[in-house]
Amino acid sequence: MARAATTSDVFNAVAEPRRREILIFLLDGERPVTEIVTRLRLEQPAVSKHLRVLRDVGLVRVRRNGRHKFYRTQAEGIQPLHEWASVFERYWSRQLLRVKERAEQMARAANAKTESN
Amino acid sequence: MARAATTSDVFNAVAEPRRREILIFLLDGERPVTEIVTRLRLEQPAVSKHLRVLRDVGLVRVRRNGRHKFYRTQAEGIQPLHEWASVFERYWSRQLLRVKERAEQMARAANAKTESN
DNA sequence: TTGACACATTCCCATATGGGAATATATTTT
DNA sequence: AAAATATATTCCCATATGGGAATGTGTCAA
Repeated sequence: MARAATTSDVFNAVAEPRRREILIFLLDGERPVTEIVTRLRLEQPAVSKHLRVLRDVGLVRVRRNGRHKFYRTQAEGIQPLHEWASVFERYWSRQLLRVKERAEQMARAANAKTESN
Repeated sequence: MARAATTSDVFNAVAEPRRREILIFLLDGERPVTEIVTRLRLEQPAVSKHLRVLRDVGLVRVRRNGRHKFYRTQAEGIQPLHEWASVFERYWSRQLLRVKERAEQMARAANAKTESN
């Protein structure tokens, strides 16, 4: 078995850096493909392919207007990713707390020593 | 150019479902490789390979004890992913707000109509 | 020293990739 | 209808993958 398809889920779709750029770019409002091409300095076919992947996993929406197609980010699609990452949050904050407490304890110890001198 | 290496960043490392399982499993404390193998029902070489990728991107730490190696999740490594996903949060909550407001407005309208009858 | 055990690495393979070039499709303009 | 514009798809290719099987390496026990 090879690697999972980029369209298999949000995690795989977002693994590609260009697609992450596109998602950020399309976050504030819909944009035609041409604009993505010029702003992100990618080839048009490349952009279309990335948009295809993003569409397949529900991370962008399209609206057609004449010969233009306006894409925009479907932010809700990122939720599974965010929720999964959130599970780890309490663990790293717990770690940060430990580091902080240790630092404070060392500070107190240093203080006490200074005062006793 | 082919797809980016799984070790190129956290996004790529976490694109693989088995690796996500391993990270969750190793979140509550260090475990020897054998335990990962039996609990997640994977072949031992597969687990070692996944752990290698996770180590390379700083998502797990190892401690050796005799012939055992104890792995545990390095939760901080998920931060970049979490922060990136957080950018989208306000957008989908904004969308949810719109949906909610529309629902309430419709409810009020339905109410008014009922009262006028 | 010789096994036995715990892990890691290597080799092979089917598969999916992303880029580039070329081509196809849809729509508007002339 | 023909040309132009906007976007999508197809084909080719170098590359990385994840699984399986086999093998390598390090450590402990007899």
